[in-house]
Amino acid sequence: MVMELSARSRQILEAIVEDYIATAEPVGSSAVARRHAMTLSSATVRNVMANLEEMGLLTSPHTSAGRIPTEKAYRFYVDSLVALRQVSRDEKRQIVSHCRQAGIGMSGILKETSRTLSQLSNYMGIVVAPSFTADVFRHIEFIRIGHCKILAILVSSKGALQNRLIDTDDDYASEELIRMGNYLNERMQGLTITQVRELILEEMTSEKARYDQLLSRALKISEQAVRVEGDEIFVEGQARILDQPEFSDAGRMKEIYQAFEQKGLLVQLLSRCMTAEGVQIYIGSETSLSQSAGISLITSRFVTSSNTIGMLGVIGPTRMGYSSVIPIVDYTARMVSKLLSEV
Amino acid sequence: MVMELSARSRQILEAIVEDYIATAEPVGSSAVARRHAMTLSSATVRNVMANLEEMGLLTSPHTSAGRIPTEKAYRFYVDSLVALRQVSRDEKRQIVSHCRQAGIGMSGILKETSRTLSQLSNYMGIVVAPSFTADVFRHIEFIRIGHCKILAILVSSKGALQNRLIDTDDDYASEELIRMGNYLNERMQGLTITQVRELILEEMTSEKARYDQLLSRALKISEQAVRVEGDEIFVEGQARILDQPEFSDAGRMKEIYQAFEQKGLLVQLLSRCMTAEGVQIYIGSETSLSQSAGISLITSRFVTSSNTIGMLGVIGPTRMGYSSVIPIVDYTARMVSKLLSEV
DNA sequence: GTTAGCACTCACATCTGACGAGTGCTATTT
DNA sequence: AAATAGCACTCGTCAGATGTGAGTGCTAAC
Repeated sequence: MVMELSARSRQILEAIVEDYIATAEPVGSSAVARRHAMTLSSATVRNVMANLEEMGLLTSPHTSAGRIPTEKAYRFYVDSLVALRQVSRDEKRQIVSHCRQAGIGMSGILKETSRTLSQLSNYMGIVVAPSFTADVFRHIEFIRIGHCKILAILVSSKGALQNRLIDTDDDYASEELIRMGNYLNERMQGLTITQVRELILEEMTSEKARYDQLLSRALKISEQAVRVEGDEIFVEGQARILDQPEFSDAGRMKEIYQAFEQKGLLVQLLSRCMTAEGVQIYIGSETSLSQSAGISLITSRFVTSSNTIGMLGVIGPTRMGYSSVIPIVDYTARMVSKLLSEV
Repeated sequence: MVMELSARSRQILEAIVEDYIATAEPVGSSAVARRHAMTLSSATVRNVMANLEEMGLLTSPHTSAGRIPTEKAYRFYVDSLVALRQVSRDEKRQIVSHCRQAGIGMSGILKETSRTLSQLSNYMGIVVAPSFTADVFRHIEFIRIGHCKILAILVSSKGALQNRLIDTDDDYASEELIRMGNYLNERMQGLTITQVRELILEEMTSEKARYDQLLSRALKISEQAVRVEGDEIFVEGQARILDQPEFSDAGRMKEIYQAFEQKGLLVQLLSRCMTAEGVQIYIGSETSLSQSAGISLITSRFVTSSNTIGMLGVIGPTRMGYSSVIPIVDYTARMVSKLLSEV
């Protein structure tokens, strides 16, 4: 939406948003005039503020209080006003060193990342590990590694792989396993992992499988191999939400916590952002969390060496320090991508 | 501690504890007399209550309020008064069916269990997956499964195993891997997994490893193989804490959440309970959580098919529904043990 | 030993009025 | 015409005053 606002109005709006972000108190006309050393009197500011209110950018909680920004105002602020801070040397150091100290496993790195995000932003850090259920199936292989023990290796078209140790009831000969692999590799070409799984489940109940013992056993093992564990998701710093004065009352908070306990909800929320590159910002109702009143979300995606995509970001109040959090999220996403592609 | 209390005093104490658990309000003498249909007047009850207060079992928040039980009273209640409820048919059904629907992986089962615990108790459910770092090392084996890809299988004396796929810089021949395995199996006999890891790290920096390239490479791979991921811990139902009126103020709650965010703290807390069998109960300061004011913990341990031990339980306010939660925790631990030993 | 009665305490809710931050309007200045 | 000073008005907040009632401890009677 294009806003035609005079330079002065924009400046005042910016001042109000930033003041409110800093203090969480409705800001009055004189505060703006004073704190921003403008050459304007409070009365003038008042007139401008009345305008802004009319345009839906400000509201007053009651007649004799200052004004607070609406979601629309935050949107406008983020889109055209905010002066992004640089990520400080120290913050960069923290991001990188925390990642490194986590050791190898991707889980470790991501977990540490969510903690870092939370620490640097003072809000809630969140990271969703890449999942490859949507990737296209490329190759599966079964390797016998002991009595009744099979290793299944599943490769996606993007090169991501998942391996799984399977205990079976019977012992399988290596040749049989190879035949099984060939069968699957032929049949499942071009499907996504999710589709492969569905197809296998379907065939397991089919007529043919009921009479073909070999097939039936093969399917049973394959099913285990393509079973994908639920999306890994790391949330850190939930307690920091309690620092925010707007959530200091118990009822509000409970809503929010309950919402977040459904991690599925978060995944859903974040996977929406997967498609776009760069930092994405969702303000208040834009998050489409039902209980979202007053919640904002800043995310960016990262990529792994195998080109799978994950999301990381920060959840905080609408009244969030956008100018510093946006660059942090951006930088962190870049660093995580870099780090994961090195592995 | 042996308490000599008349039957009447015990009855009254029980009534007070249960009333307080139900209402979270200080209970007065008349409430006891009325609600428990005793043949006593409130005045008599008052005398008894005065006694109980003297013995350190009750306190009054202020002169003209009812009385509330002290930790000591809860302890006494749990030890000798509480009438444990039966686990209802429906609850049993829920526990079992939730476990089963979670599918195979242990993680899945345990996660679902923590959720069930939370649902049934209406407090916070918590499960710590068994870790085998304390187990004794028995056997390690490296299998080459592809170019620069090795599968390491680590077996503990209790039969628990961990497998890990390792990407290496160089390609290793199968014979070399076998030699490496033999070397380790010989040297590490009788040590715990933790000790094995320490020994390997130590040797990596030793003189010998610096000049013996083969050894150095072997150690590097072994180190990855015995690296154990942090204890898995599942916490569910954190939001339910907010239901408890005693935590409805923001400051209290923040403390608690911050305490729980250090999952390490929880692990430490729970691993203390590992040694004893059966249901363990920690009331208030007995939990030795510094911020524990008003927190109680009911846990029990469970065992897997490989004899490793995990913990599960419920965290709630001291003012917890012991009579129903204790049996639930007990039953759940039994069921999880049974389920995991079937796998 | 039990109970009724009574004076006493104290948290809590409700009311009140003073205060002040902030507004909108209007008349005045630039 | 835009900016400002002045002023009356609104309304939330805070502090003190007051009443209410639940609950107690004590004493005297049963």
